[in-house]
Amino acid sequence: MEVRWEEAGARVLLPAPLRLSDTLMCGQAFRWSVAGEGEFCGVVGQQAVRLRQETDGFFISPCTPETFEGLWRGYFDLDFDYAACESALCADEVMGGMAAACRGLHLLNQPVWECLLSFLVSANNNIGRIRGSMEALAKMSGTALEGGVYALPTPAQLGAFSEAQLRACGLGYRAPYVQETARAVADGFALGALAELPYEEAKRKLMTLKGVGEKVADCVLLFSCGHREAFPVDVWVERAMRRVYPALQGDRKAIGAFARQTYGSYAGLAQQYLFHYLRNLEKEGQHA
DNA sequence: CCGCAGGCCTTAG
DNA sequence: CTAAGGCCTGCG
Repeated sequence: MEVRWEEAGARVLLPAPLRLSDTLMCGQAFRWSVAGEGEFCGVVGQQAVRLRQETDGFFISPCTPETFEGLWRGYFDLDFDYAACESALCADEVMGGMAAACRGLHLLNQPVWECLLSFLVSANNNIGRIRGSMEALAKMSGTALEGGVYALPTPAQLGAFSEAQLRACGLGYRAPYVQETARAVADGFALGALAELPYEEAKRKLMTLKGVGEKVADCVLLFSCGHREAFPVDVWVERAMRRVYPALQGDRKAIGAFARQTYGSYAGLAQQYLFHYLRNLEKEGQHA
């Protein structure tokens, strides 16, 4: 990897492709939007940035060496060996093809609070509404950034809002979950420690929060705590797994256990590939 | 009008 | 412990 510093930002050159569109729009983060052909804008933490897809990497602006090292390098998972992952998954007849088809799709390592908030809101919800709620929450927090966008509320800010205010952001019956969990985090629930705990322990701890079940916990562990063996099983992944492993028995919990056993620390990426494959690539194939 | 959308919580058996 | 219901709300 090589970073070339320019006036407006940074040009990041990568040994293997990073497909921004698949990575940003596949439902692991909800604050990115398309800003033109191969261009995206979004907010992560206190940073509002634009990205441009390039054949050998991407361009990001604004970006300083400090924010690159402190945030973006990890966020875009730039140090992970995706080639090694692909060859490992090739040992499995089903996953090998999917990994190759999804080449360039990266996991994002997101700030843990905004990831938790996103997936609390995501429960039994659709992407359009999730995005709308996140924007409304950010606006309500009032922390303005460059370009007329807003940072998400902190746990303390969010916990101070009334349930009615939260419902006005479209949270529906999730409003009390969000409020209660925000207050727990503001009161010292150690989100940052989850990355240091073993996967099972971190998951149990997360699930003590209101509104956090198995699926939401696995999303948080995978997308912001570096627990790559987490395998969130939603309706789509369940559907995909049953299709590609017709002999697979049991409920969602059993499917998750099977995936961790089969793919090990690559389970989380396998889940991304399954999800993306079923929702996007297969559709494209049908249209062709 | 009805069922679902990237589930979770509560209650009943 | 497992299995149903109910739940905000917009869209097909």
